[in-house]
Amino acid sequence: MDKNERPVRRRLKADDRRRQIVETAFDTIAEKGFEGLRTRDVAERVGINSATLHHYFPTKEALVEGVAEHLERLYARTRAPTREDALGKLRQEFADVAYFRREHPRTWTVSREFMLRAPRDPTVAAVIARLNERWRASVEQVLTEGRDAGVFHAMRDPAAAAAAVVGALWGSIVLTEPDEARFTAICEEIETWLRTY
Amino acid sequence: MDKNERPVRRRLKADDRRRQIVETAFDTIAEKGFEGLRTRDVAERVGINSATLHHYFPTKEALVEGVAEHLERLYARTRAPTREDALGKLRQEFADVAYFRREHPRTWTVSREFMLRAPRDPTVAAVIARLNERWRASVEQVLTEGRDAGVFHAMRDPAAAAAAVVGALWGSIVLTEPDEARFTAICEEIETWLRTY
Amino acid sequence: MDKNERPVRRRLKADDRRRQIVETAFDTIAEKGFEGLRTRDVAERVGINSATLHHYFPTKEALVEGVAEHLERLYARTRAPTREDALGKLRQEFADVAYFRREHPRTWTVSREFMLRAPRDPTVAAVIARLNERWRASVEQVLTEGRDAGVFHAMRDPAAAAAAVVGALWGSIVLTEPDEARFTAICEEIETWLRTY
Amino acid sequence: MDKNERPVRRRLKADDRRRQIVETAFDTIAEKGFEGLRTRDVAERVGINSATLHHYFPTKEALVEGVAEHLERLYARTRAPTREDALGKLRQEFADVAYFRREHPRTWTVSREFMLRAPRDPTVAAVIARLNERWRASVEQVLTEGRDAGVFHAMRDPAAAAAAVVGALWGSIVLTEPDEARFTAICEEIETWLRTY
DNA sequence: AATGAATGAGGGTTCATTCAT
DNA sequence: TATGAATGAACCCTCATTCAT
Repeated sequence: MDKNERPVRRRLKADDRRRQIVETAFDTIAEKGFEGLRTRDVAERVGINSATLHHYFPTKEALVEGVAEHLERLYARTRAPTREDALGKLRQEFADVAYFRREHPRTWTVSREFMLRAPRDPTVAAVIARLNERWRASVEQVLTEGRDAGVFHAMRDPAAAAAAVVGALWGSIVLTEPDEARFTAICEEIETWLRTY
Repeated sequence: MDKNERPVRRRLKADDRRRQIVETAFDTIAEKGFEGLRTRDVAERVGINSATLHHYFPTKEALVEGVAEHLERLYARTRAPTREDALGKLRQEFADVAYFRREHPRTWTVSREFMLRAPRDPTVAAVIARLNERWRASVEQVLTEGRDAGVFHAMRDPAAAAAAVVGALWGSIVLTEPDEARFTAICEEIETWLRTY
Repeated sequence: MDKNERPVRRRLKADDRRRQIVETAFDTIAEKGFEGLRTRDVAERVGINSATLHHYFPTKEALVEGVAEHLERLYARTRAPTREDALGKLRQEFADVAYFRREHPRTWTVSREFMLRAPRDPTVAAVIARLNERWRASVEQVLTEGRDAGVFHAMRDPAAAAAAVVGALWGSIVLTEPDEARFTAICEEIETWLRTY
Repeated sequence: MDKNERPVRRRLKADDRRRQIVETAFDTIAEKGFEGLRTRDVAERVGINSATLHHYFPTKEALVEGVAEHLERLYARTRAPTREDALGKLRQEFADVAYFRREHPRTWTVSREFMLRAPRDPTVAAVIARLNERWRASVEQVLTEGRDAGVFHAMRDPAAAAAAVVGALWGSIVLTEPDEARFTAICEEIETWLRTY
């Protein structure tokens, strides 16, 4: 009978459980921010006791670290090598950002939350710095390739130029939360600035 | 008469106290971030009881609102009209940012906190949106003026271009926390993109 | 009407409240030992919110310190100077212990609890050491006085002798929890050992 | 046959494991006191899962009981009968205590913890009472033997006298944690009190 | 205007213990 | 026999807020 049914304790393998917890924490941060992250809430959403959460992540900090690694993994999808020229690759960058912005808005939100926390959490700071540097370096490579091929203007300092491009993409999204059309317009302006005609 | 003056004096005193509280909260946010803002701490630093603080700001949210207004006021210094051309004005924009970053680091830090927190707090969001829009509009005006004068390239969408410029400044700073030299380099790249030679 | 009566918040002066909390903590330790000391329990017994307790004692450790001071005060009742001779004074010591054992059993219990905790709590260790040394010194003085007057045997090391006497009193009480008659018998044996006849 | 031997072997192994757990718990109490005893710590030090520990000792209380029995066993070494006279036997008692204090400090510390904890734990209380009574009785026998032989003074109540001696040893050690020299001095004072010259 | 006392609603963490495997 | 997963019940402490004075 219903009343006699004991609650079924689902026992997951450790890795699955860890992933499940991390993803739930990720979602919680996306929804309520870092300030709104409560271990109890996460446990409840997962459907486990909060002590069980501590079985997997001994401290809240460890959980945040787990989320940081998860975030890094989300961005680390290896991109298939393209035969495109530099302009094509630049557009691919823009398209990727647009895709993320549209399909994975929580990833942006969590990234922003991590940035807010970074100054006071070395682990988070390291992850953010790594993510950004990886992105910037890839843009820099596209820029120099395009410059060498003559499709992009010469630039004094490719590293700075790449930082400006990356900053423009990230900053405009976070600052103005633009819709698709506006974001496309911004990307087109940037392209115009870079290209030789 | 004495009796009529008193309330005025009192009112002024109260305003002073309010300002004092707001500035202390401002400093606290600069030092410990939003997460580290405690009404008790602020009260203690001001040298008053925390209940007294609540007498002036009934809720923490009201206090944050006060800080937001304070931040807006800090940026609202009317800029003396310049005889410079568009390029000069653009450089002035860059110089202003550099100046703030260098001379008013607390203002800078608090801005960063507010910007990243905006999505979770309508009041903050309003202030940040206002600041950003004002800035973007002013950049847009410079861009169009420069374009009309032939010192800047034509652009498809001046609004988007300005958003890209403002985003690049904000974004690159928040993402990479660059030093003075690097920030200058980034500004120079942007200038290069815009100018006709 | 009853239902409309708001719970009357008794507001005590700070010192009274502190004393009240300390005494309640003292009783709790006497009843349940150190391991059984819970700030919530103490608060509840006092009739205040546990946060209020933390208003007075920011940490549990501070509360224990308060109890330690209280214990020290309990023992520190100034004894009226006596015209008795050394034997009379020794008997007074015994009588005092007997009185305490009978009338203030909780004081013994708490003392024992503090002794158990002393190795792992410097503050407590200091209090216990102070109490014991004060007691031992007072016994030593009685012994030397009696020796000089010829009512007590000579002793090689008065300090050690006093330590033995104090130890015997304390140890026998704690070890065997004797009834009044047995404790009296023990005291009489000690007296016999010391006296010349 | 093989099949008949096996259970015996298993049984021995289980006993070994029990002993290993008990000894580890014993050490833990010696190092961190009763308050610092955690079943998980013990299990970890043994190198087993804490659930396995509970397989051998279903509750923490059972484990403490095991440690208590272990402690009793440690003291239960049959002492070789001596040809010494009463004074020699008394000195042997003192020497035994000094020996334990010096050579088996952990046993000493654990005894202390058990003694002070006894009032809160019936099992512990029983062990301590047994140990103490055995000791007291043996001292009593020495005292009466010495009295009958004329080396010790007469005493009103040999039981009380023995309790005073045992209490003095225990009490002085627990109260003042004396060094070797001081402890020797205390023993000498007691001897002086008892002896006829 | 100002304050000390008081509080409710958690928040992260701990720990002995249970259970399915 | 042995274990990793899971838990309930606390525990100490925090903090914005309220209230009587």
